[in-house]
Amino acid sequence: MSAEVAKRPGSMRKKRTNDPQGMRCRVLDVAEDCFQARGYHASSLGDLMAAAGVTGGALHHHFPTKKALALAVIEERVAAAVRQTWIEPVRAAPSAREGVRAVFETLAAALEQQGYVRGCPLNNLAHELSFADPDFRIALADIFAGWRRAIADKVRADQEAGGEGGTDPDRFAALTVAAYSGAMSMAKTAQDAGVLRECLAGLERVEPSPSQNGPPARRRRRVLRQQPIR
Amino acid sequence: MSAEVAKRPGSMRKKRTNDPQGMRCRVLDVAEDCFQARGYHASSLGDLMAAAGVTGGALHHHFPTKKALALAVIEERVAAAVRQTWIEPVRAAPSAREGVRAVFETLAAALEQQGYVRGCPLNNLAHELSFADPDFRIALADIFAGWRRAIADKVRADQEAGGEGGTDPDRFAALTVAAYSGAMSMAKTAQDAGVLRECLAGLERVEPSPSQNGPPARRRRRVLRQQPIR
DNA sequence: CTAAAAACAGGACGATCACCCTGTTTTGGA
DNA sequence: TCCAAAACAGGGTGATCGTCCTGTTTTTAG
Repeated sequence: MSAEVAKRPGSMRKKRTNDPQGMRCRVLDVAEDCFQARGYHASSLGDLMAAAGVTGGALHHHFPTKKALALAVIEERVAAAVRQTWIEPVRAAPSAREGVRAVFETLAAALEQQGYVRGCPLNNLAHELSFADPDFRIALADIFAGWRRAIADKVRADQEAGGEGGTDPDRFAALTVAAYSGAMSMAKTAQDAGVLRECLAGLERVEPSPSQNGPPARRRRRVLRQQPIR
Repeated sequence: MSAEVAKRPGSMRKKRTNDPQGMRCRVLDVAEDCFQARGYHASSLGDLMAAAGVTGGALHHHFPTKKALALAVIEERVAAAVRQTWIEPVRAAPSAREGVRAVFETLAAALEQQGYVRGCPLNNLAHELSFADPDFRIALADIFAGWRRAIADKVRADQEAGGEGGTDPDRFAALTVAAYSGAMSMAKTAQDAGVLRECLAGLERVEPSPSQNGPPARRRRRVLRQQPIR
């Protein structure tokens, strides 16, 4: 592929500067990228070493096995990606629904101008690794759980602040994460981000809640439509 | 794993009975199972040969390459699984919404008593293969498209029959497929099918449409219940 | 300054893996 | 009946992969 990627400029011959953090980070960068693009099993350590400009010895020093490397990618990079792409924007949004909408639209727009769809980092690895290996599975499940919890907590916060009617927080969170994950799966397979917008449109019509809510409201006033049974 | 799987009883030594269809089917069975459980790249042809009781020559005769085998699994088995699990039940249901609900509940119940969650066959392969290889991608995208089309067509049929208000058929189909795919992804990662029920509950609150909506059953007798369109 | 530990280099090794090739047996049509 | 093609058997091969091992260089602690 691209000839020289890194290798540190190191002016002249000889002399080496140890930079364990930097090297570890470079390996993680390349591994994250390669695992997303080709998958875990289809990425060889030789590819990664070449792409990162790292020798076998160095790689083995920081990550004893390929599995350890992937686990680090999941726990450090994938978890961070979900946090930064989903959790923080939703927390910062004026409401859960608005946050979800903003994330969907931001992502869709980014993918459309990117020209290709690589899929959701979490789901990509989850599908390939979660059933075969318990360690991978648990690490990935934790990320899913944190993602859902963040959305559900936001709904609860909205409710305590007066907004958002009887929406079940956990149910809304599960559906949101599922809809996004599935939409990304389709977008990746079709190489078209349009389905993200379709799913968002559908999501926004979920249980518009008995209280406020602009144009698409009205009705929903019957007698006792939903018992507090939950 | 399990010692002897097949190998044809063949009473005594000598004598062979050619059964190209049967052998092809056995290979496909094993490949489908193995690809779902371990993934494409993690399944070696040696594993498949041993599990199916097939020699290298026979395997190579029916499927020249591993990719050809996977393509056959996708086009014949995965497509059939989606047809049988989703498309036919939804078509046969009294309405799109009821069909979707029935499929979700059937699947959730089956997974719960199965004890483990292997994930959606289509999504499993789509995540691992669709971005890296165009041939795989197109084959998988076609299945997704057929799945969505079947649901959308059912909604349209409901509308022409008088039921189902202003629900956008394509939007509803996209959200349904996405929610199911994503829910299965989470269920597989958490090894818990409960999230399927949560997502179904959320899905059923999508755009209940300006017309009817109440206890989920009853009704459906109106004037022209089901046109002979079939 | 010195010694030990950490960081890195680079090659070797055994184990697969997917594919191919050369035979042998079975089958169906002429 | 005969023969060509299909169906199947089974071993071989080159490539590749993940891991490990032996050195060398840099950093750090005392």
